[in-house]
Amino acid sequence: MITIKEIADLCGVSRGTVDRVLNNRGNVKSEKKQLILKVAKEMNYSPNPAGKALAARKLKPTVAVIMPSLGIGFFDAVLEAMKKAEASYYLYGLQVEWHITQSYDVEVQCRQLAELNERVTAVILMPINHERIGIEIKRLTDAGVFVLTLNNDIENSTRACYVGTDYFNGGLTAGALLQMLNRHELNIGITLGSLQILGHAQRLAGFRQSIADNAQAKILAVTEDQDDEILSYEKNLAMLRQHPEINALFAASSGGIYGACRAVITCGREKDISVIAFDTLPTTIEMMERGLIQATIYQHPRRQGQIAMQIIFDYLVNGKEPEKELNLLTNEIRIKENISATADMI
Amino acid sequence: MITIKEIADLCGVSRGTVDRVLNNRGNVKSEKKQLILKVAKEMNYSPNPAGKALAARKLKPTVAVIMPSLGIGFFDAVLEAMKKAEASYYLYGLQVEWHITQSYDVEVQCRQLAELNERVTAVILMPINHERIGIEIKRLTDAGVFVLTLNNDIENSTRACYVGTDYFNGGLTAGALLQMLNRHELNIGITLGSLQILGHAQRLAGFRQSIADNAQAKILAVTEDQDDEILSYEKNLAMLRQHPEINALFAASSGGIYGACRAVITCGREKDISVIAFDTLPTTIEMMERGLIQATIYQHPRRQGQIAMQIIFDYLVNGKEPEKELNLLTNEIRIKENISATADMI
DNA sequence: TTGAAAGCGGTACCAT
DNA sequence: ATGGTACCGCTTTCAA
Repeated sequence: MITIKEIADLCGVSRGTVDRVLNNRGNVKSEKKQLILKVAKEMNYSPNPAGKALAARKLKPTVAVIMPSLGIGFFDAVLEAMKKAEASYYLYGLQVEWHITQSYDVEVQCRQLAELNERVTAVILMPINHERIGIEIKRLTDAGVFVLTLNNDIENSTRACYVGTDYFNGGLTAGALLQMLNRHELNIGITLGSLQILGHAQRLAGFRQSIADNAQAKILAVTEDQDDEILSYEKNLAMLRQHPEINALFAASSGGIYGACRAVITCGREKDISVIAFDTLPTTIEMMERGLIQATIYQHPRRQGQIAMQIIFDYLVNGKEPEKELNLLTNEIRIKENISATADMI
Repeated sequence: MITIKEIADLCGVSRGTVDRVLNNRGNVKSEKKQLILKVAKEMNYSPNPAGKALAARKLKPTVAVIMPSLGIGFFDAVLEAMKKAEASYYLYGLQVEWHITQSYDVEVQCRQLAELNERVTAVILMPINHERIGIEIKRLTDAGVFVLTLNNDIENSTRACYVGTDYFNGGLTAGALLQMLNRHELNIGITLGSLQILGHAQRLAGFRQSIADNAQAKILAVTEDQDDEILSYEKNLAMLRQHPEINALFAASSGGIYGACRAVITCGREKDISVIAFDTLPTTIEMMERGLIQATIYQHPRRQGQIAMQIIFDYLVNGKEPEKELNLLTNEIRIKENISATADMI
């Protein structure tokens, strides 16, 4: 555990000079610089995060959280974990600006990114997958802002890192599980939020791959429910009536699972349709207890929020670069026996 | 974000006095004490962890890790995560003393606990469930040492907290899953490490409960394999030969799963026996790819190690009491599609 | 180009 | 019983 002071002593210079070299602030004679760098490397210097954190207070490090997800159950859990992290990081002087909106609207998100307070040095963003958002991200990163995408990524952007799940794998896992649980002919109906949402499209692709080699399984219809329970209810009702031979439902939506289940019940098909869903909203758990949903894919919502905040904290307060660009959480399988809401609080 | 200095100014005393009050070091006149406590409460004072961490360096906070688990695959992952945490906490001056042994021996563990360096202020312990260990823990906690039990708990002890899984629920989940995946008559063989290990006994109890209401399912034999692959191979071979009607295997052992699978293969029963296992050792994954193991229960080994170290760090370095006494991780279900070793590194 | 010093929040020790 | 001060490691500012 070598410190800046020790390096300074070893090199016969002052702490200020060492600091200037290690943080590339210039104004140091080249030979001193080389010596300092050499010693620092040899001694395996790594700054003490506590010292950094204490000094960082004066800079009022600020992160903006931008999420177009107000009221969607899954994201409420993500947000809750982030708020909890905020409280503990508050003691270090980390400031959080919340921009939580309901609209999944490119225009709105562009404006949010464009109008950021200039004290903001980091952004946690659930991005809309659109070229214009990519341009705004580029502008921010060029200005030195640390941008982290959460839950959904955006293609070809300059963001520093991503925290979320592998959606393709989520679909693949759900599909494999559906077939393991139902070893008979499968006539599948699918409901998902929107194919415009990158993650949902990837889920569908993963699911398709999982049934590709199974001659007994086929997809009869795909419904887009816009993550809206009421719309989901209506559209799934229509789908089930149009395809009475459906005996399995892949509910890959973020906000339309309950509506889809209610549609199954309304049709009187509760006993002969198997449902695989995503996430563990209270209504989803209710439908699992009832036996309608066989299993659900858990995506660690709280952990997603927690990891995102921690990466920002480490970067802004402790001056630590993120270890990985892609922080992918595992898609877990939950049945009613291992839903365990309390354990997920960790 | 009020500080000690600000409280001191508000109360017209020095920082030292405030510090004495807030940390119960005595030697403060009662009226001043009351005033300081009142102001601290009103201003919602909470110490800055960075300041604490910086000051804690001088005390050389030291934790001892005692685990009788050398060479058991599952615990290697726990240890690996702890070593990684050690590296990052090292920068704060946290010292870790490792006591990793192979013997699951009460005598050895008692001696390890009795002979701890007196600079050790915290212990992470994978305890043997024996009265004598409880007595040693009591002695340590009385002396002010923070004791955390990891992966297995010990009954009626004075340890500060536990990090691990709910074994009963693990058995329950495994049992429910086995029945969901195999909707026919189930003649079940069970292999587990030892009924002397609290967790394994609890797993079995959970499993029994899961099949209690299923007239089609019954347990034909329970084998204790001592978490040893070779012994497991031999004993499972004997079990399978004695009970040729076994068509499902509950492999609840920590170190005998591969041996049990090999026994199934040797018997030529690979096609007609379904196996549910625990953890994701390389050999277990191999048997999943092969189709012999249908699913496995994942117990977050890395996360267990990580959380244990973090609780110790927060306590010793940041002076933060643990939030919860029981830190239970969820039993996750993994099939070959969502094994994803890389994601679990987070 | 460089050094010296103050300050971030908390703790510990010495002097009174 | 209380205040003052030095120190933990790092950053920043000011003076030279």
